Amino acid sequence: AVMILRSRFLDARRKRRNFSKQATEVLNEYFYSHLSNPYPSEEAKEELARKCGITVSQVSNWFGNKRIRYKKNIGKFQEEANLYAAKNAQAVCQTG
Amino acid sequence: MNWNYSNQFPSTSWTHYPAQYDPLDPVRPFFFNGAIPQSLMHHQDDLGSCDSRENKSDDAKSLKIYPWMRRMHSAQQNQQRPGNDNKRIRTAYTRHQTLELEKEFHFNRYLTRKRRIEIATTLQLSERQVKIWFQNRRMKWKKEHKSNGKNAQE
DNA sequence: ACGTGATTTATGGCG
DNA sequence: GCCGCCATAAATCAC
Repeated sequence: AVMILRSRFLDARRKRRNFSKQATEVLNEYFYSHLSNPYPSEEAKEELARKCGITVSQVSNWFGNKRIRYKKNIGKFQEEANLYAAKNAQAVCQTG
Repeated sequence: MNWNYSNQFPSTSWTHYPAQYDPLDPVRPFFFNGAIPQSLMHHQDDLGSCDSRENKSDDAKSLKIYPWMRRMHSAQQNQQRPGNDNKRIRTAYTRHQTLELEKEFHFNRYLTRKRRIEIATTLQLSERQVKIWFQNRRMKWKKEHKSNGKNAQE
């Protein structure tokens, strides 16, 4: 009984912290450069997790939240989308 | 509320879509409940070939509506009345229900058919709900114990 | 108040 | 055929 109460009141939501700006940057870059299908494979999740310094679970949470919130209000994310689109185009120009 | 945009769609300010087009239901979140407005189908032709397994950064243009953006499994009971939006209902189990389920899970992580019926009856849940609760609980347990299988918590 | 990361109900595919 | 695992959707919680 004690542990149930503990799980109810001491779950991870209590000590939530935002991800670092760089981590969010990396995740957004992936999201917007795969906007047609923003479902990273397990390996891609692992790599993103490494790059961001978070767990694979957290990467999954992030993409789940991002997808649902993006499609719930596409307009709200247009500015962000254009930003990362431009960023990505720049990267493409450099490599190509 | 049916979201048919078969006719016109303001291409100039479509970012403010919800406030203008859904005054009866401001909470109703999704833009595209299955149908993609014609005015927004810029490049729907290459949807099938966009695989994203091979090609990185295939689509940096944005402003396209892809299939994953459609709404899935909404509550489809009554979609006639305007007051009854088809927002999916997610019942929050009561403390008592959760407590009992948790107790049972502690006893054993898998349920026999008989036990499932008993629990469903006493907790006023469907068999399906009980089954799914246990499935989700198993997943949670797995997640909690995946990295530290040895370190006990209690 | 709102943004955001995490958790809780619920679905569907596949084995 | 049902049942469990799994990834995920959608709603909601909690900071």
